[in-house]
Amino acid sequence: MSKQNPESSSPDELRDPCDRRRAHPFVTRLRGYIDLSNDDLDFLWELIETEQMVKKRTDLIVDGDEYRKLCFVEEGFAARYRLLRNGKCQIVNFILPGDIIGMPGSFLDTAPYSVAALTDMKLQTCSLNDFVGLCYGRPQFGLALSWFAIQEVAIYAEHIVNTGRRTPLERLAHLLLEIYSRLEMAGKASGLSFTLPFSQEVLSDALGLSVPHVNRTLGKLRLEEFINVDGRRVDFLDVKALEKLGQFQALKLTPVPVMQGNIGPRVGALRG
Amino acid sequence: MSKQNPESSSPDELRDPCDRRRAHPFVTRLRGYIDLSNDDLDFLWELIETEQMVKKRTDLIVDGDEYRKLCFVEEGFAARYRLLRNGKCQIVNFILPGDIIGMPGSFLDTAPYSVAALTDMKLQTCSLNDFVGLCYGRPQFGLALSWFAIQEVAIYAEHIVNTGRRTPLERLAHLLLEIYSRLEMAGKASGLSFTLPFSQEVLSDALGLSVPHVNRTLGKLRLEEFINVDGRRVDFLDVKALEKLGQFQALKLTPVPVMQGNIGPRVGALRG
DNA sequence: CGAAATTTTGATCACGTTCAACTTCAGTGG
DNA sequence: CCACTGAAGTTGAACGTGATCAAAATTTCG
Repeated sequence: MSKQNPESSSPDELRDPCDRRRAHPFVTRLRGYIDLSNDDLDFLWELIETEQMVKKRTDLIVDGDEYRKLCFVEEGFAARYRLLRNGKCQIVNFILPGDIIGMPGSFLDTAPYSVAALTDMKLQTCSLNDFVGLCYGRPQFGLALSWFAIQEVAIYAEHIVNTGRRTPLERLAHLLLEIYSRLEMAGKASGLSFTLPFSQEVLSDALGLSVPHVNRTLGKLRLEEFINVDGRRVDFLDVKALEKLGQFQALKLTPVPVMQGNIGPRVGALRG
Repeated sequence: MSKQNPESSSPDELRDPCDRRRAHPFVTRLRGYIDLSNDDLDFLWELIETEQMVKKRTDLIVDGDEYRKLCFVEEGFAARYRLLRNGKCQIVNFILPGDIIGMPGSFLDTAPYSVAALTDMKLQTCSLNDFVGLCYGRPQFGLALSWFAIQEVAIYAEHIVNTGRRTPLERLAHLLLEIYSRLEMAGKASGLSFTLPFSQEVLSDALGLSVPHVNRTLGKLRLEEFINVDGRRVDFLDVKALEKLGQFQALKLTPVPVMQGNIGPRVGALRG
């Protein structure tokens, strides 16, 4: 805790608001699969209605809410979860820098999951309506949204495999690798270590295990020298072995196809 | 098996190819949340490169393939699954009429899941490239794709809750309701009964349970008169109770916002 | 009709839960 | 500076659920 975080590029270096925007993890992510001009980005940023700092433990969405916003995470962790009748809790996904809060909640009549901040966070919010307006005017954003959503699908699918058929050891290995890999994609991790800024209880609710068992499993991962844990910092000692154990494969999205010329030939009559 | 299926509208009634196209379950689904003109639909159908009948047990996608198509299901069931190292199998989602095979596989460098036909199927296929072209020309399709993908996210999320924290009885109840509800959305089910055209082994791989346990659980659901099972036909005897047991809530997508006038006002300069 | 797949039932066992106690640590106030 | 507090991490013992293995019954299909 005393040493600085190597993964979070210190915000002071980016005083120019344009630079900061272009280094936003959400933008970093989108640019991984679609080419967005600075002009495009300006239009995107024009939609932002509020920029806010939010304290740890804040409820951002409550299961049952009607919510119609897209909220881009610049910094911090959150969890999307469902509280069951019997008091149990299942975390469906961790929300990291570059993710969108309000996905899928804003697209349904009523949000099916709650979202809570696990750490202090920094967020930019726009209305779903405005974003859709942008998609009509600049179709690349509709495609970007599709690609983004499909990445979510792939991540969620992996969680199903995790909770459905993987052993606790494999599950944990997979989850740690997934989080690291996603942080990396958003430009928020490097080296082979990162910070898990939450308790083992949270981990257990993500993995569908009990807290003691997560603890023991984490112990085994340490004992067998796959990882090192120091406070809330995790180091990968043998990534290859860990990836094999967790059957982990990093997600690689194909780029959104670029249409040469104006618009694809088969589409023809664009407007009336 | 001797009686006719009430849910599948007999294809003979729709001889006119235009009518048949407009009654395609994929179209039915899209029209649930976005307004598509017949003109739009014509453009969509122009993209279709092949229409095929496929036999039960066919492998449609194999984990690791490079696949770049969108394949719309008109009839039949398939399963998207992952085979694990130890021989276990997790079905991540059932693919029903109105679904897209190639989601998420076509959007990744390499398909992360296999897809196999569980029954004979009828499919229409277009290339991802062409579809993206259509999205550039008619942004409503990009939005439709986003909405579609987000519906997948919501379905997958529910599967995570299922395998992570629900008891086997709750899981099974939830899955049955989900399948019924999705068939209904595609216009392929009504009344309170439907056909599950696959074995209990398939069910077990979807639920993350063993075959004997699925069998016993199914027995309990029958014994306690939640459902009736006759061959592969399932009847809901008490939907309310079943929904409470499985904590099931039907998905309701919000309609894609309609932009009044030409294009949303804030977007301004449409073409540089 | 025979072969294979599927469903059903039973017995045993292991894994992970549950519950409980104890430790460690960070933060806070005396 | 130390005592107190509460949260989080750790460990242990007992229990129960669902897996596993095996076999029988039933259905499906060639």
